[in-house]
Amino acid sequence: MQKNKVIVICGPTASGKTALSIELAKQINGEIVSCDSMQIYKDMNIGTAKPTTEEMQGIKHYLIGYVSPEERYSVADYKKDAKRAIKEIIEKGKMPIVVGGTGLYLDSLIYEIEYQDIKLDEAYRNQLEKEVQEKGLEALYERAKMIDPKAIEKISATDKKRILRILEIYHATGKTKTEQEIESRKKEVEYDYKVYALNWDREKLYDRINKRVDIMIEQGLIQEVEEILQKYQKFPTAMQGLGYKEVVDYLNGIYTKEEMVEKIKMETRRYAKRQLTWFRKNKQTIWIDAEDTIQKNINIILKDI
RNA sequence: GGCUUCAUAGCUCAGUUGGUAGAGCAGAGGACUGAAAAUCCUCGUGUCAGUGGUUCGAUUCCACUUGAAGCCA
Repeated sequence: MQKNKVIVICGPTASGKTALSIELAKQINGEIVSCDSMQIYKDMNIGTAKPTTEEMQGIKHYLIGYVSPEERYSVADYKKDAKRAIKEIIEKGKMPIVVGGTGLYLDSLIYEIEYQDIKLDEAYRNQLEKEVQEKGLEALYERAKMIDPKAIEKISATDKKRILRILEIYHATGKTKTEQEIESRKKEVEYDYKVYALNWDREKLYDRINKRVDIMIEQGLIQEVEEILQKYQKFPTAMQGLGYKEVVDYLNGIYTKEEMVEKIKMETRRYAKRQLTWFRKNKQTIWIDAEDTIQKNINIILKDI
């Protein structure tokens, strides 16, 4: 049996994914599944550049603004939610279009990575964090090396996040990260993903990013952050969002307004660069020139479906 | 107009008691399996402002030129 096709449009931030995907959806009777680790949150609109209702032009979007910023969300949640959305769209007889810039989330779909049904052990993570404070990261690095020498080969001794993760996986499952990763890729990929990435001349992309940050400030990003801080008490992951943490620092008097704006622009440019590195790794990705017209790029995609 | 100081990487600046130079930031490349807009790794040749002089050798010393800042008229 032939697999159902799923269109994927990825690319760095500010590359024009939204406009292209909505126009494509209109032409092929599609619906959109967002692939963005920050647009999932409620009330975080300006800073995440969520498409507005007007921009959506009646095209249904899934996985946008449906999680409270107080909740912890991860790639495992995303995989589950996205698969459900894709299935729903196909059952309606429409074409699913996955759109976004979060490479880790995207890989969970296109490589059909399976995550065990376990929850993050908050207490254990806190304990590990405490140990880092007391004994230093070195000690945990050595312990992780004993447990999973192969996984440790791939990371640096200063990469705290990944060192802790090796320990957490072992603690929760009794398996090593290496074993876990082998098991996670046993399942056959369910859909025929057609992956397109938008490409820009670097200077032009950076220019777009800088301008977009200015627009976000004009649209009231600072006020949006103030409102979120009032409405919610804790932010296990949401406050990692670009533009949010910097505004918080500004509100706390760490930066002047100008410094904050420059910082957001710089960090967003770096983020775009990391996204490009990520997307370049996947050799089946078809790169399309974002400087061409939307219709020209849609025609390229239409040839494949 | 006179005097003083400065001119070195995209930016801010070290430095070379004369043997053609190095930090921070910016930037580039990469990694990435439950925080990922996160986290982490690697990468520094540039007419040392210009022209001439001294010297085996000048970015370094000297003169002049240009530009910038300050002080005095």
